[in-house]
Amino acid sequence: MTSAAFQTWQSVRDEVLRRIQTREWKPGAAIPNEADLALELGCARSTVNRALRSLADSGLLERRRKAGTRVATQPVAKATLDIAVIRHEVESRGDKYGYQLIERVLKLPPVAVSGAMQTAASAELLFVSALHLANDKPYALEERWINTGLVATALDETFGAISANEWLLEHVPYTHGDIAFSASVASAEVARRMECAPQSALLTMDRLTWNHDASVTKVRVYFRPDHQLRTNL
Amino acid sequence: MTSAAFQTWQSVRDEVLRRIQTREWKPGAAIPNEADLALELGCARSTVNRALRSLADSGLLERRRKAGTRVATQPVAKATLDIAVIRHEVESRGDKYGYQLIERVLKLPPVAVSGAMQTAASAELLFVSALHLANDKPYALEERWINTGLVATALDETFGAISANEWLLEHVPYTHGDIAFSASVASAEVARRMECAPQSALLTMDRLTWNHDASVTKVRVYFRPDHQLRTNL
DNA sequence: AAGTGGTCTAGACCACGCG
DNA sequence: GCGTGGTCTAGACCACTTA
Repeated sequence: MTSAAFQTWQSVRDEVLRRIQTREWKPGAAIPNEADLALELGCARSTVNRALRSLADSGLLERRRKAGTRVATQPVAKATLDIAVIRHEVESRGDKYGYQLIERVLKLPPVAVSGAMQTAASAELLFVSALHLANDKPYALEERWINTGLVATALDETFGAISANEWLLEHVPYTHGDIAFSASVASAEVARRMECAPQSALLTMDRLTWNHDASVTKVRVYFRPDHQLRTNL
Repeated sequence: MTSAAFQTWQSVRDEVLRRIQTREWKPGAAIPNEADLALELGCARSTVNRALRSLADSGLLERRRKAGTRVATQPVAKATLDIAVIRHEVESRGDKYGYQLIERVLKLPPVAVSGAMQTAASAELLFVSALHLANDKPYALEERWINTGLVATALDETFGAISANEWLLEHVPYTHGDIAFSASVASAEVARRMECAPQSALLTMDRLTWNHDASVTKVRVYFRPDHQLRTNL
């Protein structure tokens, strides 16, 4: 019988984690309910609840009312990616950040874009393309469409000094968004901008941002060839 | 003055979210402390705490003792990726899963591998390469090294029917791991296995898994050309 | 020194979902 | 029906950090 010494939810979490990792509690097996665990560990049930909830959030436990709590058999790893403003991403590596506007034009988008953004096919959108630099070398190329129907004030902005990314974050609220990462082959144009070999494989991020039912912006970012997206378990 | 009707932490969270999104509370501005908010919303402080903690976890608020709580200016988006067992990934799309062992051999790893896994350069490791299929078409190619110093029982396993991924999850505990995503160009060999054009850009996952200080396994997974890693904000 | 968030407690009620 | 997790409450003490 274990007793006392488990007065914080973190220590309870660690103890449960230990029992899972040592296979004292095996994958798929049920563990004691919250009340019993609290009694055994000598703390309040809410402390146990907080600990178990934290482990369930990270996918190591499966909890269901009445059915109880079980050790996950095939833990779906929850890898959390921090998607920061690119300037911060560069600066946090200790590199010097640079920014170059390539193009800024109001024009009719391809139907794939107006479709995804659910804007009228006849509506012009603001297209902004820009290069992000790390230590004066290309770091990422961004191609962005802005829904001027929703963000009319963007028309007054040149985006010559501040990236559209940061300007939007500061001035336009959003409620949700989708992100997709993929690999794409550098076109001649992209390779020229990124100063890499044509046909290079580039990690690519597509991001679509919404404010309730209206799209705010759609952006595609090509990262330089060696770029990695890192996280841990 | 708002009163009552905020009896759940989710409703408090939504109300705070609303005030942030409507810019009633602007980026960078301080918001009331927990006690005051609880009073205004007519609930207990712990309910407010739970709500604000949840928003801080997702990066929308910044909290510091004594300094109080502020609306984040450049919210670092926390995108959570679910890294599931590949079989589940395929099946959850409604596709038929298939598995083919390509190679299974005990051999000396390249120094890059023994270095990353921190095994002796002279130590042989178990190399397993296998193909995951969706509807009989190549979905992902996996190249894996297993630290047989730690997982000796892997030597008894053929991996002919069950993927090393699932076998390891079931039989070998791990404490933590690193994941990196990148884009890579398909070599002739990889392209042949994946039945795609050589020089295709493939989304690639590198994963290194540890049990305390000892490495368990290192795996590289090449996904088929159109593969996307999706999540939302 | 003092204000703020972080947490614990004991007790309570409730919603869900097995059996 | 009823056991389990999910949550709320009121009060308390503490840790951290800034003023």
